[in-house]
Amino acid sequence: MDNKQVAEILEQIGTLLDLKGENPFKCRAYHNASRIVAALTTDVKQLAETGELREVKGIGEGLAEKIDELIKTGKLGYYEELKKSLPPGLVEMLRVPGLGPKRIKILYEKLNITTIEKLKEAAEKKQLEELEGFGEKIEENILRGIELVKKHADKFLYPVAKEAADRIVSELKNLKAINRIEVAGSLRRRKEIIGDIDILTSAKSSDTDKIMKAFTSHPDVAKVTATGETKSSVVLKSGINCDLRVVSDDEFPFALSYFTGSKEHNVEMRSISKKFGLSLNEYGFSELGEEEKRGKAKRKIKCSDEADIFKTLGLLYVPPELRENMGEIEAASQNKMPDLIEEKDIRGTFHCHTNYSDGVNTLEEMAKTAQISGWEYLGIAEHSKSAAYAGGLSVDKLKKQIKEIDLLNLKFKNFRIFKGIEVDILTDGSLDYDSKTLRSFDFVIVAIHSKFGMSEKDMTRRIIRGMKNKAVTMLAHPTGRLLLEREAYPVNMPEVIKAAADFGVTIEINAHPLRLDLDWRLCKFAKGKGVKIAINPDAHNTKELIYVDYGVGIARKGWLEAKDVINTMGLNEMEKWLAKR
DNA sequence: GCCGTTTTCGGCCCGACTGTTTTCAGTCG
Repeated sequence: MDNKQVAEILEQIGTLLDLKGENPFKCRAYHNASRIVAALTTDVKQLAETGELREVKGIGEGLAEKIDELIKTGKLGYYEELKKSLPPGLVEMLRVPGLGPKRIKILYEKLNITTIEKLKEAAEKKQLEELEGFGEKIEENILRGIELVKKHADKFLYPVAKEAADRIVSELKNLKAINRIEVAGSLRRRKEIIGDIDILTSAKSSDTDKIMKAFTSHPDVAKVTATGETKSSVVLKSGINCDLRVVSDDEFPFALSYFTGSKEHNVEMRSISKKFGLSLNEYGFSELGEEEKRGKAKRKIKCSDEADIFKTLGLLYVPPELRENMGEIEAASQNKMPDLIEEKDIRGTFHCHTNYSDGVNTLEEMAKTAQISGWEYLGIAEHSKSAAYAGGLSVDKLKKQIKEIDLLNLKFKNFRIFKGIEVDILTDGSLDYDSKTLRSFDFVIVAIHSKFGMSEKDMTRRIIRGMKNKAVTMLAHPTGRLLLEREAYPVNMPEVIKAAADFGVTIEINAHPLRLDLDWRLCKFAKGKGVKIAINPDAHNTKELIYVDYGVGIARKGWLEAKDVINTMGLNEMEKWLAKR
């Protein structure tokens, strides 16, 4: 049982207690503990064995005992009992926006509603509005919420799918029978939202059995939905569908290209092939017309990797992120492929939270992890005072942090922590600190965290007004498109980008694991207007610093090169750039 | 259930919004 699994169970317990109407602070203790365990950098098993678990802040006697039991026996009696006491569908109902534990409890007790399906039925029959505390509007909102949940039921955020895929691939890689293995599909193209995971391997046909068995018996597998000679499908415990395909090594590049997609890109590739007198599919190239003429005796063109396939068609290699039929094939044929930014180009990042606000790790821990990543700097940007739910900083607390950063910076060599803030743009467009306070930072990020229901016009005006302040360096989570399970705020993006260009404000793309605030089209647009992009993981613990790779993926999809991205500047350049502002 | 201490019990994040009520409860960020 690893940290992730322990955290998952603690989270479940917290949720079940919520639904039972337990003491909210007790519920929160479990939710907190889950977050803490998930963010631990040491193995929870090791902490349990040495008895150090109790020393972790947020884990006391009771929780430590339960975690001990989980690790020793793989089970927890308390959790099993709790699960038995409530219908399993109640937890799922929490995903409906507008429904929390209290209302679900009422629905269950008064109308015996135990699933989303039953909820929908009852709402359509207008049974909910009869209940005390419910009304017509809430009923309508619930129905709308159910639609939203259904729409995104089988979608997952990139980092979630990536981690799940990595766990399977790293296990399968140990098999000698496997020749080549790659993740394909939208995950390889680093789309923001992933439907399912496609894994492709090559092996001798006599070995496929062994590979399929290893795949379907992986500990993360919850259900096997299909097993065949060349393809098996499973549902992972996280709910993500995962397919494994085994092909011959000759077919591998073609299959990889085919299953990476996108569909639109593949269509274009096949149409180009035709111009070369070739037919392209997931097994290989064949010469057009050969089939009719000589039946099976058609001549195949060998390609050892994907680059060979492109080369055969007179194209440069197209990175997976660009394969959307959005001009990449034209660029590849004209020798005009951009020199895309890579993870190794990143010299540092901004917008990181510590335990001063709603982050988990200390300043020092965050800085250390950045140094291990080979970065030259790290920008800290806590929440401002209005964001009380996230532990927004009072001016006094700010001063304390600034002092601590100064002390740490004295100790560092060739590394620096930049002092920043993620300041709220209030509803009227003013910022959450006065200008004098804002000027004391190296950089200032502005963001929206409240009143998402404003009209597009008002929201756009609010953001632009927020960016106008001379101290502002960056705009965070700017895209207002549909998020998973929730509607994002409406905003006129072209207007905002134009204003950013006028004010010299950088636009951030980030990869908060719980939100999806980025859009690669935004990158392209910003690039066109000469606005720089910052790739910020919006990390709340040391582990999330790696989400910078997600941002890089989005930047690549937006055709960004190193010069378009501020995080590629070295320490000296960055110091000068920030000082100029 | 945790933490801290004024050490064994009281406080734990809070303000806005929505929709329900007619002063408040639930949800959200």
